[in-house]
Amino acid sequence: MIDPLERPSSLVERVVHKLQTEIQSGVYPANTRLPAEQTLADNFKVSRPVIREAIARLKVDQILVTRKGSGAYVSDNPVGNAYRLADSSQAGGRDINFQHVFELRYWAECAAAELAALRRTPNDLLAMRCALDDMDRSAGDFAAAGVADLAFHRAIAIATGNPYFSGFVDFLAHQLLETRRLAWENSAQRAVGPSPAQQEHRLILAAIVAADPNAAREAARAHLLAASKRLGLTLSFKALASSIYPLEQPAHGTR
Amino acid sequence: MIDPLERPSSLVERVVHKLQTEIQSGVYPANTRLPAEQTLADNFKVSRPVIREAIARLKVDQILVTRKGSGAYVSDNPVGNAYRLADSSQAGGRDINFQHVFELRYWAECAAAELAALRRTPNDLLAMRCALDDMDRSAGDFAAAGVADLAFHRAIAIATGNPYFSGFVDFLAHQLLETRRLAWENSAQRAVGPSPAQQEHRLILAAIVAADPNAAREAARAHLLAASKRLGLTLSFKALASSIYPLEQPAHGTR
DNA sequence: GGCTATAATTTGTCATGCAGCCTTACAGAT
DNA sequence: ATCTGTAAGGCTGCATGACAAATTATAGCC
Repeated sequence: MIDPLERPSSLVERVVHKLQTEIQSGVYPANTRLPAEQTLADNFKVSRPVIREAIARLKVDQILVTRKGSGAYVSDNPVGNAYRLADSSQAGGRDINFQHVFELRYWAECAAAELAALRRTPNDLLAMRCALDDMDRSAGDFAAAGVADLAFHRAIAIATGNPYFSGFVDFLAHQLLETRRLAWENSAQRAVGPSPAQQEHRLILAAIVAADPNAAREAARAHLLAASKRLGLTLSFKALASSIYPLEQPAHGTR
Repeated sequence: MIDPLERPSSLVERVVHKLQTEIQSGVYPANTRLPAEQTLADNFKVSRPVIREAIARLKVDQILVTRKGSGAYVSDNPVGNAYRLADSSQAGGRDINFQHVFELRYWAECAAAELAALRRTPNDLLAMRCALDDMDRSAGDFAAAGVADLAFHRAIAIATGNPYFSGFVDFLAHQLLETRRLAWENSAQRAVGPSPAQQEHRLILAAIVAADPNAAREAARAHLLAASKRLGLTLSFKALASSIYPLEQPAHGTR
């Protein structure tokens, strides 16, 4: 699974990296034209297809935009069009910090549960119930259970009525699944009998059915904290969790 | 600003779209090899460079991974490596829903403020104060004020200690700035004298200095709701805002 | 001066070739 | 019979060259 061999980065990757740094360092300011492909090819001592592919990669994230017959222009959006956890185009592409990503997912899922409790439609509730039933049915089949788990969380995210929200939650879930597939499956295997996650799931669903955003958030919070423990994470949520709702009136007008 | 001309999508875009749909529809399952570039070129009746560039685009998001001498393989992660608001490679590339994105940012910034109150370092506080001072100094210069505003929010995000969190907040802020630059500037121009946003900023900073996560969240919430009104958004936050802290004990054990 | 037509520049696409790497199959050795 | 080393073929990465299409600059004309 792990490739211990540090492969020499390809020509295209090196050109992409160099162009990116030159753009960010202000060599090519926003809304200016890049040199022609042939010129760049001569400067970098590579062929034009290499330059073309490098520019094509930058175009995907809209860091560059090209117009036929005119040239390649630097977008005025420095961060580009895409959000990534690990920049794969980067040399080395440092592996992602699982705990930090899980923390992000923690916030996203809590907020999604809260929003879902406010906006869920009957169809959304149906989808959640179906996912939970599927999870019950697939006891023993860890792969199927994982799919059902994903479907449940996705149903909640969709119930927010905000496609960007659901897309982001889905994105994070898949990224976590990808990077720690083994740990995930192990945690599922360790859970025999009626999964403890299932009970937590039903609490979330009940809160969403009741249209109680506060309870939904709390249930999602409990579920994700428990899940993090099952995954063997030592999250610094303890201080956080104890201070989310310190049961004191939020100071609205005070300064 | 708007191009009413529905331009014929380039060859590469069409190939990318077709490959994506074929991958998602299961024609090429995960972890299987794609046909050789020459074969694909013959099938699509295009040249090999077009196929190469299409594959290169899919490689950016790690939907495909290629091994020299072996071929292009479908990744087992269907959603890929990147989160996007609008899929620019998609035909048409429907424009993004500003309100929905702002809602996502609303949640992210509130969570960031809460986390920042828990983890901020003296350096983080210094950065926030510098940004606010810059904003004070640049009264009248709307561009500079916008930069300072971004810097303040970024400082909060960095203070979370979670690089993914700060990256995401930054990403959303830039996306919103990009799609509604005009509206943003208008709202800044409308605000004469001591900006109302600045007072809201100082409330957030005070809460973070006091290490009070609850107050920080509330201050961020108030700021973003006010900002949305300044931008002329009719967000459905009203129901949300009134129910975040309904002042009732969250029903923990109930079902 | 303003408008038009032409020329130069640049990207998009195509075709071809070769080197390096990977896979597979086969022959030989144990 | 199984294992090992080698050779052949296939594939991608990269290079070269060329042409079409679109834009931009330029020169000329009214």
